Amino acid sequence: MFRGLGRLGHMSAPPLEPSEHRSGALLDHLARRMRLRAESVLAPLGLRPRHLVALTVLRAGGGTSQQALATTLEMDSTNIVGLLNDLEAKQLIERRRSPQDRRRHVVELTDDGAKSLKEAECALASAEDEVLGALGPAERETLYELLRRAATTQVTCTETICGTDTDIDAC
Amino acid sequence: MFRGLGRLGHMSAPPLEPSEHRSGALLDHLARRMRLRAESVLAPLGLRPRHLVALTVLRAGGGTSQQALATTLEMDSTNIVGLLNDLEAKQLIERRRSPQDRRRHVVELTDDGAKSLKEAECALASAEDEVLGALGPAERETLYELLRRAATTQVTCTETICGTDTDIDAC
DNA sequence: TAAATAGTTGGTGCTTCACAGACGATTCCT
DNA sequence: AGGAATCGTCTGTGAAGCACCAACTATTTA
Repeated sequence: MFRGLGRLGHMSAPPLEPSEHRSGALLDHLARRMRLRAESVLAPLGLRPRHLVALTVLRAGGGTSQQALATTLEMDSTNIVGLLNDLEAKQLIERRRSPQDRRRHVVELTDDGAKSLKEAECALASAEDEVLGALGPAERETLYELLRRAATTQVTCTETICGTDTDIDAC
Repeated sequence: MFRGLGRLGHMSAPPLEPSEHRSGALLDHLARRMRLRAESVLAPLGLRPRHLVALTVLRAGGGTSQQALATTLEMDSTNIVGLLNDLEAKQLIERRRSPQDRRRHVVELTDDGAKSLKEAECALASAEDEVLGALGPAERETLYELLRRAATTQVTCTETICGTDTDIDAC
């Protein structure tokens, strides 16, 4: 049943005052509302929300290998292939063989990809207006910055040993 | 193809400096990462992320009808039934006939439900630590507050006329 | 040379979900 | 009172996402 996700200890932040405010459900809810609208808006561009996520990660992370992508997106490698096929067919990304390790494909955003991503984001403005309507411009920027920082944090634990499974059920 | 979602004008915020930062993709990405962990954590409790979302909305919104729930969750009414059946079977919610309109079911969180929700949120702490590891406690609280405000904004447009369909494709 | 790794392909099965159709109960309109 | 609309429920259907498995090639590493 369990998905075998590496439980990473994250001992950097000692549990000082663990506020009971969990944003998980809210995150889920808002993401759903956003995705519903994004699908409609993105359909004319031949893109799906998932593609946008991949492109966004690609833009932020630069050229990465496919399995690195699979790690950060937390998707199965086999499903990454199809996703990248879509994007490559539209020439939004490029797969180059890595000179260092010719087994690797270095995935990179093309100029078209960057442009297309920008267009898509522009098209998403109205969707975001609906979902984040309660927030002012400055607040949205704050939200964006927080999300960006949380999202671009590498899950470095994938390769490390990470044997600290001290279950903290104190709460 | 289109989902018939009421485009709400939101003319309160004039387009002053529409930052090109779209949080849609980031929201999606983080929600996915969170949900993957939440499923594992919530499984022992017999709950799924969707249930948590419903419970959270219920706690925030008090007793609402099922179709009101369907509106705020933006789910099909028929699927709401099954969702509520699950929660009612666990006695986390209660369906009472509305005295005003006996067709309506007033859905309310039970004490067990509130308790269970709290437990679940507690169990999600570790998951949130992994996903939001890059953010400090204060930042997480800020994030929570922003998400909460965005999420609890009623989509009042459902019933109103909302005839302002001035498509803003300036961008 | 043998083993491990990166990517690809194809296939299977589970789960979610929107949507449609039908039904009983209830309310609203005239 | 009679008819239409609404709320909730049940059932089924079909599409899509996704994890997982197995096999294969190309390449690197021990």
